[in-house]
Amino acid sequence: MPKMHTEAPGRRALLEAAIRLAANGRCINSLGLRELAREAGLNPNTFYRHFTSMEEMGLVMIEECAEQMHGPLRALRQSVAASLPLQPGEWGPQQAERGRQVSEATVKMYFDHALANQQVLMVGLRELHGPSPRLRAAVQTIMQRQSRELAEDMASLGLLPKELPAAVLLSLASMISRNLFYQALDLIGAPEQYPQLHRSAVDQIVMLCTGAAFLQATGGLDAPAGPPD
Amino acid sequence: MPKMHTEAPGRRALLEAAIRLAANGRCINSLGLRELAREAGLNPNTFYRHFTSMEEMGLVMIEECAEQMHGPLRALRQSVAASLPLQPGEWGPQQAERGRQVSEATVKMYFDHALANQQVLMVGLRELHGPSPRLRAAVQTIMQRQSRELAEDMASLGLLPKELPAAVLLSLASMISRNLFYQALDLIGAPEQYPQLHRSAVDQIVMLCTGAAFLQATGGLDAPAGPPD
DNA sequence: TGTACATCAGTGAACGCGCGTTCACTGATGTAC
DNA sequence: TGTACATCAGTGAACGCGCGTTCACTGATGTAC
Repeated sequence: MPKMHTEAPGRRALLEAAIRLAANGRCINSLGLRELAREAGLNPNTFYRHFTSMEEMGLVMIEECAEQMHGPLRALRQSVAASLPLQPGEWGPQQAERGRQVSEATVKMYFDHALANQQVLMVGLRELHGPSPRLRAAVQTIMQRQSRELAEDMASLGLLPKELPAAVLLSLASMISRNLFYQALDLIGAPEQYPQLHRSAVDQIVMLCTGAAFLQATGGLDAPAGPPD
Repeated sequence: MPKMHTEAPGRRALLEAAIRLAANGRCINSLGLRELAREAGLNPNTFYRHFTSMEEMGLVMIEECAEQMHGPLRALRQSVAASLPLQPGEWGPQQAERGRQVSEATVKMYFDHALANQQVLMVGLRELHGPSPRLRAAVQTIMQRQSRELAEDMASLGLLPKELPAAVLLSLASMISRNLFYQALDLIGAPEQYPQLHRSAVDQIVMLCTGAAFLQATGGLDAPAGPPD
């Protein structure tokens, strides 16, 4: 039985130690190599066996975190879609009500997932605005993918009028996904406020979608005079 | 002519050096004392003449930044209000159109101010999610005040139905001010996208307000069954 | 008005320490013949 | 199947360096009498 490609335990230990430290308010490249090795229970030198720099390790870490967040979220979102199937017809009050149900389920799912993966979320946040351009770009790419997929889901679930311009849909989706992210962080900071935060997040989503649908219907989205250039 | 209370130049130099360093992607308590003194062109020792720790200096810095952002923003917002005076009557289409105008002016003002005070904004961002609880709390307090004042302005400008519950108004205002903040950061990262970002920010605000007004009018805000507790 | 003293911002040298990095080594696992 | 060799994860000692902090000092400004 060949041992094919098992990961070195030291490497895992280092990555996990890094998550532990980064989750407690540190950004990755402010971690000390010796500090990290101490946390992992390894010789400082072992780091060099697996990574050439903190930044390289950060990229690996972000990649792993993204994987860890992305799969489950997408799966859960599809299960929400399955439990609340699309009804045919024009956008109208019953679609709006269904939108609220979808929002409630999605926000709940997102919040629960965030509570169960606090450390990963914190790391993402830290690096999203951290000092390393490469890590920042990596996290931004992940969040953009998140927004794009949310936009696709919102479209395919029929939560908005079909005539809504794609650009507006994407702007909507990125606002929603950004807000979900930051409200999930609020939640992590104050878990006892789960009901209020959930309610407020759902309200916001419903307002955004309702407003978009209303403006679309009344032509309010094309109102302002063309851009100066 | 007594010399009353002129600030020591070294103290100023340190604070300004700290802003310069922090704006470039560093969070305050990851700054080195010697590094800071070097940037300020001073002896490392001078730090101790004015501050007892980095965190203490961070608090002073945040206090100053808040002052620097807050006054001008409030003044500008009032000038917007003055140039677009309140019209009497129920909330309706003409209020909505006026809402868009106010949003456009406010977003423009906010974005311009952000571009002119990039460093201050970056420092705020960094500490808002940084490792020091005291600095985090300080920035959070400032942002809450910002949200509260925005809510007051939105109410007194009549941008929303008067019947809208205060809690919803505040939730709306905090979502808007948070989004303005983060979109201003996007803008700093990509100033050439000013028109798109401006457009998208205004759309989002208009959608939120329209949705809130619509849901208020149709009773959609009280819909979901009462909270379990 | 002059003199003596206190306060205060800033300097420069020195300390001990933890850091990142390098080097030479070990022992286990995989591979060639 | 056995033997020799290569690879690789991990160790431990040692290096030079920049760090935070302390101490004793300077010179300017403010204050008491």
